Amino acid sequence: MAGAVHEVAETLVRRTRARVTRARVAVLATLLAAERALTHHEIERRIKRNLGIDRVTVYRVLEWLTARDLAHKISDDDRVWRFNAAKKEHGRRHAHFKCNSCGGVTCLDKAMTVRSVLVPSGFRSQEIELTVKGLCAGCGPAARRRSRVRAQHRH
Amino acid sequence: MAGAVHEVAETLVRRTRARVTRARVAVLATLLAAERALTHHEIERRIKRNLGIDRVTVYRVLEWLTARDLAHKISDDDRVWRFNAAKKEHGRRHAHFKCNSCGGVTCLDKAMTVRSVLVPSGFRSQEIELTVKGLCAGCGPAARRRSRVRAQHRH
DNA sequence: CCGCAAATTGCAACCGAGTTGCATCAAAAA
DNA sequence: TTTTTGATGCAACTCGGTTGCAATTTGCGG
Ligand SMILES: [Mn+2]
Ligand SMILES: [Mn+2]
Ligand SMILES: [Zn+2]
Ligand SMILES: [Zn+2]
Repeated sequence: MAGAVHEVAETLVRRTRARVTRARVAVLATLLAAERALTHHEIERRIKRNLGIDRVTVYRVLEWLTARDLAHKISDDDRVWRFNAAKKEHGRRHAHFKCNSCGGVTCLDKAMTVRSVLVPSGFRSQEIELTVKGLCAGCGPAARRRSRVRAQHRH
Repeated sequence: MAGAVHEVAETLVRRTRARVTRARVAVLATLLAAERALTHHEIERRIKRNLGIDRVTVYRVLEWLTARDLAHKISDDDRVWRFNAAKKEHGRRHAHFKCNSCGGVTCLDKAMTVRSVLVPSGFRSQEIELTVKGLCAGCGPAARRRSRVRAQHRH
């Protein structure tokens, strides 16, 4: 599990022909192991447990991974960047989901179908960014029902 | 012109039954007069020419206007909020256009037509946020052609 | 017009995410 | 192993935005 992602990460970094450093491998492995997009803080916390990598280095590694398309960064209105390992299943242009309750951000694999967003005359549209907001599986009504039942069982 | 927006702004603020202050009227008037969404800095610059209102006050007024739906704020991946007077022509949910060249943000009045963005099972979609990126009228190829001609004329 | 209470403002200090300069360190080429 | 070159650690910094609190305004009654 953890070891496997680590090796995958190392291979991916090595493939870029650039230097294979602990920091790069560790950050990429963390992203690969994550189910959702991670903030800088989440990444740092998960890494610092083992190695003592400086936060500036984490920032620089994230920037590097993004430039090499090994990761992509997602902007968010809470003014915090979130990062995701670039997996093949989500194509170049994909939408994102942001949970209104826990704040978690998830990539939506399926290509988004946006029909004709008309821009004013003279404007030229180049790309479309789309974010769906709502409740994730962990925060939705089903999950709340589950946790209510759990509470009843406890007594 | 400038005087007219000012009076409109004053009326709008008075309608809320809250206190009508110089700062509130000035900020709202600035937003009403603007053709595009303005950053805090742009607003402050345009106001400071006349009155000497503190930047913190501008922040608080913007927050207040937003809460009263007299303005709405737009998040942007440059980590800067932009504000727009809430005009009736752009409905409650509308898309935004961000120019990749000058960074300007414009509200897109027309309702956006997004068909079926499918979210993972267990997820519940509540709202959709859409940003079109590209070149605005002032930065597009037509505008560049115009400015090239202007340069030729100059010699 | 005057006095009062409550809301608003100005100021200074603060916050947190991200960046920069520079000396030191380590990957990999030689 | 030595050398070269790029990566890292650390401290200081930037910048948009926020907070606490005392001083000022606003709107209201009288
Ligand atoms: Mn994504
Ligand atoms: Mn808008
Ligand atoms: Zn959630
Ligand atoms: Zn432009």
